[in-house]
Amino acid sequence: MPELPEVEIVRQSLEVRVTGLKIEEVKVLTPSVARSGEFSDFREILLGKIFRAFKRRGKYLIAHLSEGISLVAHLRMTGRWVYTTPEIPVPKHTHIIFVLSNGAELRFTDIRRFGGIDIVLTDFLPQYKSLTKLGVEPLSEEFTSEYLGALVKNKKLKIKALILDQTRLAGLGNIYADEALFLAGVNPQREASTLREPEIIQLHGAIREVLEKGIANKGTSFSDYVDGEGNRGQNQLSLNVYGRYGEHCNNCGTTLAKLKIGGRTSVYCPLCQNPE
DNA sequence: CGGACGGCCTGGGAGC
DNA sequence: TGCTCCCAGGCCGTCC
Repeated sequence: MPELPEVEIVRQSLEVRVTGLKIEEVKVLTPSVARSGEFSDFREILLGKIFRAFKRRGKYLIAHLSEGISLVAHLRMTGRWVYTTPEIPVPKHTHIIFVLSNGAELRFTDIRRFGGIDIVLTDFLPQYKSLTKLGVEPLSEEFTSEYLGALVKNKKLKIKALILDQTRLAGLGNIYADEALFLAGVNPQREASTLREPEIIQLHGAIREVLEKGIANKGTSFSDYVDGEGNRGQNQLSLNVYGRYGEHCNNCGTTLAKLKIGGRTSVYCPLCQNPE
């Protein structure tokens, strides 16, 4: 499932491959995924536009086009943006194909159709609802341990739920949240307000570390994720807890446990991540 | 108003 | 072998 590192890797590959190319044709195979908003026709508004830049905010991928038009996309669980050539067969569940001026194609595929592409005026992006609600970028300078300390202060909700909340911290999903908590030695069901200062400092460092490592490893391809050129990442090979329920802790050998927090499975080490 | 929870959606795996 | 059921979880809308 694409989280901050995966979206960042896709962004980087599209930036290299697609920037400067013109949209010669748009094939909308699944109209519900191509959301034109206030514009009447998805295809028509995009014809002839040029990809100028690829940005990321949290888990959102944002493409700036010429003439003040932007695309806002979210990969959700199974979304893929792949730059490829027309000779490569179009995979099942492909919803939108951009035919580019160099003859290549940019395809949006999403098995579960949770994701989609919105057309937004570039000037309107700062007010665009799904983006304005997002919290701090965890890899920005703004996100300090003091900032995390302020986030957890007086919060009764569980620390796992807090770091997954995109309005507080934008970019962590279930994989990197579990990994960061393990690395920090913090139990996922701890009430946020009970974290002591050393734990806050540990968790802050761990969040940045797991995200940076995820990017360095070109993303986690646990199930569906591939980068902008269809390649799998390597980070799944270095996960400590996610997807390892019942296996042994890499640190102490204890059998890893799991529980549900906010509807999501959390895997953790009952010894290294003490509930106190 | 913060937090919990169901709905969206399909493929894969477990169980029978 | 093939059927059914459940699980995976990011975000949004609804409800308390």
